[in-house]
Amino acid sequence: MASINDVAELAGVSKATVSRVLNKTGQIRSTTRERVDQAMKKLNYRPSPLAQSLATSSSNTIGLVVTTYRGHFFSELMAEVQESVEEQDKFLLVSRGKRSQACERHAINRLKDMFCSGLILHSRNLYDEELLELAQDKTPFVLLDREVKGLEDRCIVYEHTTAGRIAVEHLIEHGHRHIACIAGPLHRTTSRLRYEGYLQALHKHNIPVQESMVAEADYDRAGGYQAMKQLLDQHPEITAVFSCSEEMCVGAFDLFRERNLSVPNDISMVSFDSVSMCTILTPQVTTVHLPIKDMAAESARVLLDLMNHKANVQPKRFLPELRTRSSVQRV
Amino acid sequence: MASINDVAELAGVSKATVSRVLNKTGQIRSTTRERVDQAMKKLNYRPSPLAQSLATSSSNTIGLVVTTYRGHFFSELMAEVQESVEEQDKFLLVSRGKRSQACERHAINRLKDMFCSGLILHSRNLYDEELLELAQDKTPFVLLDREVKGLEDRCIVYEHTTAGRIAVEHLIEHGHRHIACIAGPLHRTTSRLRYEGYLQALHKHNIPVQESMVAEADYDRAGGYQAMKQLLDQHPEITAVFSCSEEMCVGAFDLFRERNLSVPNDISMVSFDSVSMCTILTPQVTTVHLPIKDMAAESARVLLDLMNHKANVQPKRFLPELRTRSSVQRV
DNA sequence: TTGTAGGCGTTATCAT
DNA sequence: ATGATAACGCCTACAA
Repeated sequence: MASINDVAELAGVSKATVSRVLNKTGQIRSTTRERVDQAMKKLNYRPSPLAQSLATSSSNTIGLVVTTYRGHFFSELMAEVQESVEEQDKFLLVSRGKRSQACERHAINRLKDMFCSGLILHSRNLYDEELLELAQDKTPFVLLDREVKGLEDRCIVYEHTTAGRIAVEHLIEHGHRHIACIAGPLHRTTSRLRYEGYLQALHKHNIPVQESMVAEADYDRAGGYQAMKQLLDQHPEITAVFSCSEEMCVGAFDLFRERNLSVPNDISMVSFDSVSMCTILTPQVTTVHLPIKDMAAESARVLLDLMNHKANVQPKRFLPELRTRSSVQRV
Repeated sequence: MASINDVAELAGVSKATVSRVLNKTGQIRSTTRERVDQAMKKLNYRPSPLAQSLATSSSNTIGLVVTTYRGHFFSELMAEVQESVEEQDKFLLVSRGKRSQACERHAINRLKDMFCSGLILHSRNLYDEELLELAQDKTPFVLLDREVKGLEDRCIVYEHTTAGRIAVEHLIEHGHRHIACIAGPLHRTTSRLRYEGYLQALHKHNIPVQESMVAEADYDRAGGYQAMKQLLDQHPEITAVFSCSEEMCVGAFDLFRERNLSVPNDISMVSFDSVSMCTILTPQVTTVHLPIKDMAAESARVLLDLMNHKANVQPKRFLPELRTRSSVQRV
């Protein structure tokens, strides 16, 4: 790879001059600029982003940390962020934090050490305190789908609890009393919030809560299938189910198919969704929608504003929305 | 951020020594090592990967370039690569090439310039020659789902044409003669190959090919819906459809639902798939499977072998496999 | 308008 | 066993 020295030599100037034409800084005679440009072209020169970053403690790169690549949810998230970031001529680097604190920290540090000029974090494992600490550094960041007090201007939040409540109340309004819940891993905040919504709805309508009407699964199809099986075996009286993710909903339907159970005749269903997977099912299922695309776009917007030191970047709060389809029947 | 100098100073040694304990190179008195370790801990020192790369022209990073983040296909691909790469304690950086040559080249160059020690490319836009040229550089890379002659040892290939042929022959064997094709963008190689398979099957069985029985779409759900509509409006005699992607298949089903058409009674369907989206549909649809997970894992394996200069890394060739389900009826 | 030189945080080669 | 010191490729005062 040709370096700035090679270019300087070929053009018969100093590397300072080359650097100047590269960064369009200072005044340069047009004839020299010409010569330098020629040389760069001839040598197929590309400045080393590494050296540049090292020298300037900066880069035109933005980092995105997700918890997993798996699932349609994250594709949408990444795609949207990429597009937003691209518009600003920034380069997006994405990395994964996995399910452990250590990995998440590692990914973030790595990106910071590469002088990413901003970070978008879908962080699930780091504690609030660590995030608060991170906010002391100069690298700006936003938190996607997470609420940390003290960092309100960097949090893109969605009201999971409200969402859960709305979903379950919809079922209740249709006369259901035996409502099961397929929950995500309850040690995760968002899962727990959705579950809280379920509880709130039941309480509000004086329906007793039974712990065995709740089954935890890992947000995936297989888990949804297992959870549904367990639920149904234990509680044949169930008339409705609230699923906390679309994949789990698909899994539940796998069981319905197997047992020849009909939705909504035998059982009603409301599910969370964010990428319309629930509309592939037959019948299409009623959902509370989590607008991941919009949230991703908003996170990019907020980050960019933060980076440009715009004042008052108040992130928008995202509210749940019920999308009524054909999976709920009055009982 | 504390630098190696700070550590050296605090420990009362030279930075050369710090570097040595960092890289476990050379001999160091255990007491000094101790002091250095203490200092590093105390300062919360992290070596700068940038400076390291600049100094060594290397890094423990692997780059992955995909054409888009959108779609379940790519999630699986990325997730799988991440896991394979992680096992080798490498850090994975992923970037996107978009749909233009320029973007793809940009992403690759960027990653190369960051001294990624290896690259996995899902390249669709670069010409063979450019790839051949790229192979001259020292950064090793593999090509995922692409075949370039001269680079056989770096290509993870899938037989798209065979796959298409198998799918369509399955339909033919069930008595179908009026078989439509929902194709991907035909300027893209893999789309074209699948389409070739369709043609081969028809020719082989002496079924005349009608151009208007083929509709192009952009591999997505909306496109599949539109294509199916156009096809059906123009050719009511169609009894079977071959879809070149699962998303498009879902789109076709959207139309079926709208028109109250029943699969497989009114129409039979065979589709490509790679992430089992076709099993969410009712009825579950028969598919030719593209094992993207396995291919991704294989690409990581081959790359790692390449990087370790293992001889004879002959990549495995992936063959299509028909997964019979309930969407095809004898006519 | 252009060149010189020091610095960014490492590694690596010589010395000692 | 450890310390100087010159790279690595670039930027940026400061000089000229």
